[in-house]
Amino acid sequence: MNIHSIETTAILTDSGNKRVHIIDATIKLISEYGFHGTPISMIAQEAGVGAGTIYRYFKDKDTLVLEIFKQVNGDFKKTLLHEYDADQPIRDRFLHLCRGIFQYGMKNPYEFKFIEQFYNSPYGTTLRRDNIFCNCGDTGQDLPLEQVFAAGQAQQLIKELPLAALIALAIGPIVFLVKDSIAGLIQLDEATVNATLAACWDAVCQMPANK
Amino acid sequence: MNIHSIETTAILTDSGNKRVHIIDATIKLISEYGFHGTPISMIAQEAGVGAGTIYRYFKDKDTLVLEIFKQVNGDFKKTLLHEYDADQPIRDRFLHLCRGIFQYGMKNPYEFKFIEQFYNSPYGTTLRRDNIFCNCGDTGQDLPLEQVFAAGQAQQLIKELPLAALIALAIGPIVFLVKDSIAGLIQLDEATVNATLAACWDAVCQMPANK
DNA sequence: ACAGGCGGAATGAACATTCACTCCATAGAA
DNA sequence: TTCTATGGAGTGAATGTTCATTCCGCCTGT
Repeated sequence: MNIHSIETTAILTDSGNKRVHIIDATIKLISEYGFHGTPISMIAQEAGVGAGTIYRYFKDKDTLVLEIFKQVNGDFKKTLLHEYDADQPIRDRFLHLCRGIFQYGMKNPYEFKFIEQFYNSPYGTTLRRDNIFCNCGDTGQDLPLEQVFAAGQAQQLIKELPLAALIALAIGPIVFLVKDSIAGLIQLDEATVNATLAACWDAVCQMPANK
Repeated sequence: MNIHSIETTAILTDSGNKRVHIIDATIKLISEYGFHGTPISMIAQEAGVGAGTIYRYFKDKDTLVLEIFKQVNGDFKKTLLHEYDADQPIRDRFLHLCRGIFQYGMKNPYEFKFIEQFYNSPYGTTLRRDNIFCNCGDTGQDLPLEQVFAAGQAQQLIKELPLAALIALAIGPIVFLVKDSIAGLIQLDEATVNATLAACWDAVCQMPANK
């Protein structure tokens, strides 16, 4: 019975893992080859399951990817808010969020590239457009970065630029750098990262005396 | 004979256009749907030619895309150097190049996204890695942005950051903004563009008194 | 014994590439 | 000038492959 219960647990665990394996494999492969570039058969092999098994967990390939996106994107946003303190000064909040994006990308390269891929796909673009024009987004608010910028502009700390431009100045370099780092094109030490994040602040900051 | 020569010219012209039509269609469709997302049949239809005709001009799909990339990427670099004056001050050169990238993207959205797609594909990543590790690139030097940064650092005008970080700070926001603009997510007026480019300078600039 | 999860062969659709054919401008014969 | 032969561009149906999805036995836990 002892052995038996262990076996049962192991099996249940493994059974529960099957879905996870499929998801992990999908994230990894799609982040590298894109949606149309990764066949179900490849996902099945990477996950160590039969192709048919995938359809026990997900209706079809589209659903698989969409569900994964929702989950990963949600986790990502949650991660960003970890230890985030809305009472800190603007600059600290800004750096905390930017660093969060960077660290998430470095720790979760597949998820990071997966999100990127999705946002740049026709589906992702449509989703973003809908979120902007009718603000009835299912996930609610967007990045708290918006709030930081709004508060910063009220204090005349942040440049008077459209929100989209500020976001581009803050996130653009980070995405760029993380992608190059993931691709193995560069190697970043912590000092460089800190200096680069500070430079992002310089970009959005109003005052010359910004340190 | 008059009529005859006109006909001949027209035919030659149209024949010459066929290759161009194929290339244009490929850029447009791949920029939107990606390599694996655009079948040859779709390219043929968009180009107004038979599917077989494409293979009269290009060996296969890979070759088609690779040749287009070389051409488009070359045109892009050439465009950047248009009216570029290496004797101008560092900041002016920096802004000229950044503005060039931005304007190219706005004028050639399909080409811009096509280049992006390519660089983010496994093939493009490999190509960039090879270009970095053995500097025997076929196209020779990279963006003159590198030279601007090197010269700027010598004058203590530019932050002491690795080249990759500086490039990310300069180009990241522009790529980000152009993509959003192409997707119709934002509308940019010239004042905003100028202010954003100036902000990119703030990011890479050493001195607080940067204007 | 049996219900249900599972793998992977089976299926039909979609794809990249090929090929046999059409069409037409030109060259040369009459 | 007119007729005909020729070659090469252009086509799209045919081919073989790969894909997403389905289906059917097997195997395992109960």
